[in-house]
Amino acid sequence: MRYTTAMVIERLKVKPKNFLFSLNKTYLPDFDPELTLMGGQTFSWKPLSSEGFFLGITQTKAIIAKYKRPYLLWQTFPNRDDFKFIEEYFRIKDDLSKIKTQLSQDPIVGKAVAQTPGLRLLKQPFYETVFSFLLSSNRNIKLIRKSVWLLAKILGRAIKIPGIAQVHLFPTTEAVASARYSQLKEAKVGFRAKFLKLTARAILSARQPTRDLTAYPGIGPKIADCIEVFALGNTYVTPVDVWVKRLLVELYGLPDNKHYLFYKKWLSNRFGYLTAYAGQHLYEWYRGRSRAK
DNA sequence: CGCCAGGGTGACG
DNA sequence: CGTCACCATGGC
Repeated sequence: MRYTTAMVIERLKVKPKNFLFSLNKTYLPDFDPELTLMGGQTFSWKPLSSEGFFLGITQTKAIIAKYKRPYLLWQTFPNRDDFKFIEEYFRIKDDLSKIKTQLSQDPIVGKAVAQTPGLRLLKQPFYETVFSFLLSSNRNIKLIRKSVWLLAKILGRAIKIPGIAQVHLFPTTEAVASARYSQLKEAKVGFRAKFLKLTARAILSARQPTRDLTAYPGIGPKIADCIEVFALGNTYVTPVDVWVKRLLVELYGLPDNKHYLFYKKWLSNRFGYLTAYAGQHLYEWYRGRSRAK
């Protein structure tokens, strides 16, 4: 994917009171942390305090983030100031206003993007995205997030963030592979426990990464697309879950008795390289709207 | 109580 | 190829 718009990325330092570490300050004109971090694309974030701070975990680091328009305030742990990671994770170079302008050629997506300002796509590390979405089958977001944080507490390495209680990182692939079933059950993952262990072992024993993600136990076409978009950065596809299918039937008049590939191809044909952004805005808008009723 | 959730698998015809 | 019961769990 190419970006032709000149991007401005500032790196400044601020130090809020009551914090024992400094924050980096990166120019990011369009970002809503609640929509982006507490929605359906990551389950590894949670609100940290009443002051708008969020805590995120990956297999290797924890992130503190807050949005103060037009800046993203952030810090990484235990290795500080990892700008390369932040730039990739938040897709800082994506020009959201330009993307939204192009997407608004479709009136329905136009309505969606108008009502989900600041929703960005993330590009998350691969393996934790695999495990996160292994937990997603036939469950709602609240429960997925609950299991992720329980897994971290039970299996994840603890690190200390100055001034904040210790934080457990997302479990490593090795930790998932060698976890006891009692530990996985404690994390409320249900029947997905065996998929977690089998997939973790398959990852560790593979000589090279598998191209076909559905080869992993517990990963079918939908979860594979989640990983394609949210970890691999493929913007030409978008996952079709029950909500997306529902809105395609209701708002676009598509038949409701087709298979997964039908809806996926329809979206890709219509939205091209912006399919992932279109799908994510439609999803969060439609889900939020239905939930509010 | 019954239904639903960012589904996948395996058995059966 | 298409259909369908089943999987485990909490929230509503």
